[in-house]
Amino acid sequence: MLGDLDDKAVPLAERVFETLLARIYAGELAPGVVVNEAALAEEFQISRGPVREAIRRLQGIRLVTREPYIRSRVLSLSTETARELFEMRAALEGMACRLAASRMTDADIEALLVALEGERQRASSGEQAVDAFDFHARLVEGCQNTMIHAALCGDLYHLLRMYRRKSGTVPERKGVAFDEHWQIIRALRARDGELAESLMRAHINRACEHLFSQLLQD
Amino acid sequence: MLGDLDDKAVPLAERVFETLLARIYAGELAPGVVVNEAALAEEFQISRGPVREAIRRLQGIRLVTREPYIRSRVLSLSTETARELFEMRAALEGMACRLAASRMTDADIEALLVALEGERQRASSGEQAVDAFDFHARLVEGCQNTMIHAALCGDLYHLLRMYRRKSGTVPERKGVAFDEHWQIIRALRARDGELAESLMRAHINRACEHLFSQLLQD
DNA sequence: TTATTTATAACTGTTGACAGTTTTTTTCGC
DNA sequence: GCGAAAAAAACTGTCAACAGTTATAAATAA
Repeated sequence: MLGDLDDKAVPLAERVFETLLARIYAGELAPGVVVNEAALAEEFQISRGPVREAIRRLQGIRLVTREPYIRSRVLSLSTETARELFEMRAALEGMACRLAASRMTDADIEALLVALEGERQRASSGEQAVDAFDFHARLVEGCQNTMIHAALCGDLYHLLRMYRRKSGTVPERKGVAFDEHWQIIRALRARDGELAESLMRAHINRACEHLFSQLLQD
Repeated sequence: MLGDLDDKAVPLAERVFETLLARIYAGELAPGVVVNEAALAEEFQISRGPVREAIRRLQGIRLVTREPYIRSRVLSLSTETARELFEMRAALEGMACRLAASRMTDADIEALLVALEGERQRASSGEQAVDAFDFHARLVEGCQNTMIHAALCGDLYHLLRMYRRKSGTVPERKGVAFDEHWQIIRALRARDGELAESLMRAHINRACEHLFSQLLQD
């Protein structure tokens, strides 16, 4: 139940954190549900300490709300928060793109292009395959800024996944996304950071609008 | 020693967190110094639990390093990290500016202008007064994005303060900063988000270069 | 002396019990 | 019944002791 590695070296709190994160992703811990220290401790057959610590980490990355003495709950997703999330992504991924345009090596860019082409073929041949985030992740790595990378692939990505889950599985925007990704790569090859940034922003804005159209169907 | 409020309602961990943060700011807990749970617990005359929790929060916002079973240390400041910090600020404050240009009310903008003018006069009349961050903080509030606000005024600001401390007290860039701030406000009044964003980015870049010139004197 | 091994000390991880606060249930008056 | 006050339950905050790991000091051999 708890990632039954006997790795004594991996603290319990760490494993509990991963487990709870997975449950939130899986929807078992749905938005708004209370997170109970004692109950989880008993379920995992451990003391409350590590559980408490894991919950505090979740609170740290804003996936769980908190006020002293008040039961914690999994973050409930408002459209307002979604708007903020996408604005922040636009800012950070846009900058990441701009920086990547001057910092990625030619080889890195070619590799990205090859990976994108491979994914397009896999998608058209029916395989569901990995989701499109891989493109974004590789781009963000290319910007050589570990703070921006940590923010986007950490906190913000956790949130994004929750919204994706809420609005049903990844919908049919793949074809369009491929084109937009392709355009961004072209800007990178031209070493045009300005253009790459604005393309990425536009790309994210469209993804945002798409998510909203899904969300508002409820 | 521990913010001697008898507020039973404020958990110990919270107060310890604030205290440690203040010590890091004050330089008592200098970069690279080990943070010892047991020693702090004894000093504060409390058990290790709350201290541990506070340290974990500091680790969460990257002010303290961590690996299992290895003593934690206050983050040591590299010029590399400083570069990343300013790149991230440029991305987020730039976007905040752009959003603020369309979201702040006329009254908000006028109030900001008045505050800036007041600060200019106070500065010229000799008072050291509050530091220039107030301008940035009010602008970020104006963007109506609590996530961006939390990032800039939380984690990133903590880091920025550590670097400011390292490079000595705020040096003589005030005059220039006023002009740059003034220009940004003009862009806001014109509701020109594009311009406001690029002005803010330039402003931050100059501040970055200035900090570097201070840092490299060592 | 210097390097390596062994033993000691110091620190982090974990636990179970107790104290304080909040939420829920029960009781009481109307 | 219905709403307010009181009691009980459930949960979070705090503590002190123990277990496991890492760092430091002592001891040994070259």
